[in-house]
Amino acid sequence: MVDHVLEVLKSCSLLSGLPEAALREVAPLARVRPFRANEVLYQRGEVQSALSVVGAGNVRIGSTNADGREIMLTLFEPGAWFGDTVFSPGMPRVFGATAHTDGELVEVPGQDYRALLARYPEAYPRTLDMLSRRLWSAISIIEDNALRDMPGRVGRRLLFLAHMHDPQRGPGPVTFKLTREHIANMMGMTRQGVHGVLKALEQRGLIRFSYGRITVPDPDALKAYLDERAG
Amino acid sequence: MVDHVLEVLKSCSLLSGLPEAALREVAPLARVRPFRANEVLYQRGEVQSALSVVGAGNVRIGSTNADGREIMLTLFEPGAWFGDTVFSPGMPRVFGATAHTDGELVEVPGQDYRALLARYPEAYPRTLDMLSRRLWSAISIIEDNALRDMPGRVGRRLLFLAHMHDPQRGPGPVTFKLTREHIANMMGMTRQGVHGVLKALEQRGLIRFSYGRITVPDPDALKAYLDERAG
DNA sequence: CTGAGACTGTCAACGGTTTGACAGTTGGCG
DNA sequence: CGCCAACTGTCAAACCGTTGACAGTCTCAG
Repeated sequence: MVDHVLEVLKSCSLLSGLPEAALREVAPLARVRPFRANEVLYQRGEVQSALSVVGAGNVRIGSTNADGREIMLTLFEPGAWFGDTVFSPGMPRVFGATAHTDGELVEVPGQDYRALLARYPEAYPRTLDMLSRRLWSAISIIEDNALRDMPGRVGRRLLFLAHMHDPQRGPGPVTFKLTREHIANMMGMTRQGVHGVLKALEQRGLIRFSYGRITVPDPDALKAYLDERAG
Repeated sequence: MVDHVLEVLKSCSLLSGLPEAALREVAPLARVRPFRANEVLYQRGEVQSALSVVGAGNVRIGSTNADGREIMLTLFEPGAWFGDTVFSPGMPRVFGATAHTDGELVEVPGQDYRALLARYPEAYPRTLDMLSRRLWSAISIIEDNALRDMPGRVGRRLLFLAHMHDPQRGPGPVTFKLTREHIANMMGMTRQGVHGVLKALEQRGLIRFSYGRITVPDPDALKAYLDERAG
C-alpha cells in the first residue's frame, strides 16, 4: 500500500525535487482516495488544504457558476498534481475538481507537505519552477483568448492538452476522451460553435474525431498550421 | 543610492519574507533602471533572467502578436514585481513589459536572487504563497472571460486593477490612467465595444470617465452590482 | 442484443461585436 | 497661445457565434 503511494508520488513532477528518502517519509501520511467518473472531488471554496496527485484516471479542473454553467480549465492525467492552496494555507480553493473517469487520488495533507519542504529546502527551487510554469500556462491561455479567433483558440487548447497528456512530446498521435460539450465548456463556447471549428480542422486533416473522442494525429502539423494562421 | 534601492525592495511583497539583513545583501547587486513612458522594458522571448521591482511609475505587462495587435494583461504599480523567469532560469519570457508612465525599475539579477533565497530558506514559503496567488489571479481572469458577458468582464477587470492598485482595499475611489483602447487590449475587445460597456456602467453611477482616465468611485458598489448580475 | 440515455449534426432566426469611417474633443508641446 | 497628435463618440453594415429545436447516432449496462 505504502509502496503504491510511493510510486504515485515519484511520478509527480512537483515532487521530483525531493529525494526518495523524503517521499518515504510522507508516503505513510498520504491518503489514497479512489473515485468514480463524474464524482465531485473538491468544490470551489473549500478551505482545507491538501496536495493531490492523480494516481490513475483523469480529473477535470474547473468551476461552476450559479447558473449551473461550468467552465473547465484543464484535464489532468496520472502524475499531475493540483491543490494550489497548499502554498497559501487558509485560502479557499479557487477551482473545483471532478472525476472525468474512474481512478484514484493520492492526497498529502497540506501541513505535512509544507513541513516536508521545510525539512528538505533543496526542493524549493524545483517547486517554484513548477508553480511558475503553471502560471505561464494560465497566462498563455489568457493571451490566446484575447488575441485569437475561435479556430485559433480551440486549436491551441488542444495542443496544450496534448502537451499535458504527454510532456515528453513524442511526435505521435494523441487522443482525448472529450465530448464537444467539454471543449465548449473549456473555451466558453457552445457545443454548436465547437462543432463548426472541429469540422473545419478535420477537413484540413489536422484532427479526427468520433463519438466522445478527439484525435490529433500530428500535433506538430497542427501547431505549424496555427502559427502560420495568426502571428 | 543603495538606501533607495533598499526602500524599493522593502516595498515589494514578494521579498517581504526576507529579513532586512538579506535585502541589504542584495541591494548593492541591484540595478536601478529609469524609464520613460512607452519605452519597451522587456520583450517576449528574452532569456535573461532578472527579478524586476517597480520603484516608481506604472508598467504595462503583456505581449504583441505579429499583426501588431497588443494584449495587455495587467498594469503594475510601484512595489509590484515581475519577471517570473527568475524561477525557471533559462526559459524565455512569456510576456513583455512596457513603461506606461515615466518611472524606474529596480532589477535584481536572477542568480543573485536565487542565491539569496538559498541562503535564507525561511523565505521560501512566502515566495510560494505570492506565486500561488498570482496563479489564482490568472485563473480568475480565465474564468471571467469564459463565463461572463462583456460588461461582466470589463467590470471585473476594473475591480482587479483596483485591487492591484491598492491591495489594502481602502473603500475610497480609484482612478486609472487608461484609454479605452488600453482596456480594449486588455479584454480582447474593440475600442467601440468598450465604449458601450463603460457608458452603461456610467449610467448606473458605478464608474466615471474622462479623457484618458477612468474612476471607480466605490469599488464595493461595483462588485455588488456585478455579483448580483451574474452568479 | 436491446433499450435508454448520452452524444451528435444541422438549421434558421436572432443578437451582439466588430469593421470602417468621420467629425469632434482634449491635452501637451513648442 | 495655438497647433498637432492622441483620444473620443457615434453610426450603419457586415459578420460571426449563439439560441433553440429536432432527429439521428452511438455506447454501455442490463
